[in-house]
Amino acid sequence: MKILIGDDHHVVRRGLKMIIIDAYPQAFIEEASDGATLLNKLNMHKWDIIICDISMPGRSGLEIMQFIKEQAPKIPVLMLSMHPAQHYAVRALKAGAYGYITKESASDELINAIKTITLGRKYITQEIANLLVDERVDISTDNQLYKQLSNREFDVMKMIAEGNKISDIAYSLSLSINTISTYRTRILQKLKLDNNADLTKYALKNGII
Amino acid sequence: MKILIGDDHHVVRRGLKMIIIDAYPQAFIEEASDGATLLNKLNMHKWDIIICDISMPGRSGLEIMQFIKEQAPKIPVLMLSMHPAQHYAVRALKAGAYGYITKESASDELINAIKTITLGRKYITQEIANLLVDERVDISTDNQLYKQLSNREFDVMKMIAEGNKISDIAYSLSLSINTISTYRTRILQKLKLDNNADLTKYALKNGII
DNA sequence: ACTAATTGTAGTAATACTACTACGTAAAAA
DNA sequence: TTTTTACGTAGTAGTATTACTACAATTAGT
Repeated sequence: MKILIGDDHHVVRRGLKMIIIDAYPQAFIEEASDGATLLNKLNMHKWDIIICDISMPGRSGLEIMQFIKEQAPKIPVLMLSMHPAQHYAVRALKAGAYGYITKESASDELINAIKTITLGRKYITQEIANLLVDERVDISTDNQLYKQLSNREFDVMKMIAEGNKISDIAYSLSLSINTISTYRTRILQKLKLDNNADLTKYALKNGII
Repeated sequence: MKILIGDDHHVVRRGLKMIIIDAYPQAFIEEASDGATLLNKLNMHKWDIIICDISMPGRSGLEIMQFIKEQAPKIPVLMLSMHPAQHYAVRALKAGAYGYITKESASDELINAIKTITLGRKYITQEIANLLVDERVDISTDNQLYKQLSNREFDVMKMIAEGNKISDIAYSLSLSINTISTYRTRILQKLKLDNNADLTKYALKNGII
């Protein structure tokens, strides 16, 4: 069993390694502490699985996913995250990951995921399965979700992201507060975000504000 | 050597344990996956050191620090953090921690810190030493206004910036909604900002979230 | 051309948030 | 050692936001 681990936290790499070795005593494990290193090591061996943190410095786990998909489409990737499932899980799976677990997960779950994935199946927890069902409308994989917004929605999105109050936006567009609120709901839905802070981050990240 | 580890991530605990056991084969190590558990185990043994994540669910690392200081003032605490030194380090040390290292740190550094601390000295990296010096000289240059926030305010600021609802924050800290709202007002005032979106931008810009 | 989905728009009722005010305690300044 | 300022904490009452629901007008899909 050949496993490549990518995580910027030494302690985490160490923990993963130990858990894996307990289950697969003769596993060959290689580590990478950042995206570039990981990508470099991609073709070094025939990895059975890559276990990769979703948020590494430099490029994001999703970008790395993409890259792996291009360079070595056959190697399955198990995404690890600090964040409670939600938000990222769906993205990760859409981007082609074979599984998504959080760092809170117990050893058992990790090993389970590895087993499942190396058998060629995807490892989906119940929780994530539900998320997938909920959001099953599968839209373009890239992060330009905002292109789906209507013009009105886009304008409102910008205003909210900048910190304008719903009521002020309503006033300045001569619309009902409820209308703006509805837009907001739809925007959040389309962008798969949860709250205004996310909206601000999103807009900042995508150069919208 | 008796060591108590507090971290909500199983993998991290595992990693820490392994690193420590390599260096101290007969160390007695106990784990806690959240603040309450850690506090419970506080008087279970005469710990030589407590290694504790700064951001555990429920109460923050700083609160835990405080509590430990009250219950068992003699046990030194080494704070672990995901975040690059800057923001928390000074706070943690001020709150009485004996050292502060990030999870990126190599094994060596961890062991070093443990050695230094169990000898009764504080473990201060060069980087943090510099911060401490800076602190004194330069109490509030504009974009470090956040240093004027109290610990409570800082925690709340982060939570708001991340998009948590006031009411949820209140609930998770077991405080009144009004209290959190007051904090928010003071935070905004101190940072000279106008609304939550600004807060998110500010926190992002200053690497706080 | 017909149907299904999307968009623009609000009302209502339930929640959430904010401004202001207040007060004890701890810390710092005089 | 007073006095002042900062901090932690809430109550009240007024505002703002949200979740739902609804419906007509487009637009897109077939």
